[in-house]
Amino acid sequence: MPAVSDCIEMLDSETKAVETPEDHAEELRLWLRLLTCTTLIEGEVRGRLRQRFDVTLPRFDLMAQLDKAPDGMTLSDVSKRMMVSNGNVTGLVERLVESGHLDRRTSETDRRVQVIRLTKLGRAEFRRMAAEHETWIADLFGDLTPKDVRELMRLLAKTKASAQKSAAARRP
Amino acid sequence: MPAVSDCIEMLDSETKAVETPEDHAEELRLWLRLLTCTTLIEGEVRGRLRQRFDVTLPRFDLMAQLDKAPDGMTLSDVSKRMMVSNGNVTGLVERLVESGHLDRRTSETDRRVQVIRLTKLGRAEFRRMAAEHETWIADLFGDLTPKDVRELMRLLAKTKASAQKSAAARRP
DNA sequence: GGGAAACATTTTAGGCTTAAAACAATTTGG
DNA sequence: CCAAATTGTTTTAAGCCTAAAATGTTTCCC
Repeated sequence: MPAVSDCIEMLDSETKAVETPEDHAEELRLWLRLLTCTTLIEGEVRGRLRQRFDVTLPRFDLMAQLDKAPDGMTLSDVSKRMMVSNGNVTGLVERLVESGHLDRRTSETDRRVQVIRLTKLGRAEFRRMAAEHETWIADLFGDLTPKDVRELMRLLAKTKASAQKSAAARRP
Repeated sequence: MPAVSDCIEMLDSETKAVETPEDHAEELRLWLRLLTCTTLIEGEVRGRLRQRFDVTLPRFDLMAQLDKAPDGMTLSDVSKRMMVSNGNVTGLVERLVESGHLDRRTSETDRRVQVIRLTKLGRAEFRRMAAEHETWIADLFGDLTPKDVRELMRLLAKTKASAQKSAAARRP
């Protein structure tokens, strides 16, 4: 685990002992701020979805994935895209099939695989919600200039790449 | 709710009808990217905390709040700081008192209020975890330059303010 | 062909989370 | 003073979420 050793200043050949551990307070603050922003916005969106459409955020997110895939997706695909566990998806899908928003069938070519799609009802309801959802997001980010948005996109892309690299280094 | 009407171009007095709805795809993409970054890092931290210290992320977060408050905090304070529901904190505290990490007592001046503190054990364990946690964060954000970090801090501060304003406008 | 490995999903056990209702204590404004 | 509003916490019901084990299916490869 290289992170721990990186945390100590290099030895200065013969003369000097170990330096004080490096200060990572800035990164820590950045992480907390990132988390705050996400939690804030997520909570707001969750509340509006519930009040306005009586739907939960995870259900909305799952339908959003399926809306982009007219031919359906496998549960694994959904799980990877949503970055949640497999078992989580199983439960979500169960409830959405129950409520008539999703259609689920076993793949004809591979009987391990379950393919899910939005039903007509599911798609219609999702589109209705998504249109309003988009205005909420626009409003929540409303004080950012187009330049701010571009710059944030760039820096978050870099952040994502950095985190993925660091995460991958731990699981080879 | 001003967001919905803002989504439509203003009427051009007599001559023109309603324009096409504004395109907020950029903000939507930004939101998804923000969410991806947070989920990615959060999942990584959660897994490392569990593997390395057999502790859950919410427990770590709660202890982190208390570590900054030597005189303890009320449950409400914790709830606000962590941006989670009151009932959630009740349960978390229950388990952490049970495991000996937290001390909880009723305020002497206001019998509604519960004040919680880290125990000696709780503080010691938290400090040990926090030191390592900081290196994980530094590693996850490792590819960002100091300038990137500053710039992200600035833009996320702006984002937070924007979202808070938008959220406040909905609940007066 | 057939056993081992890989894969997709479900199940299990436990914990987290929320919104809303209920309860208890304090503060406020007539 | 005292009823009403407010505040702090807990309870409730339902759903979300994870990690790990279990199950069923397919692929690999000898």
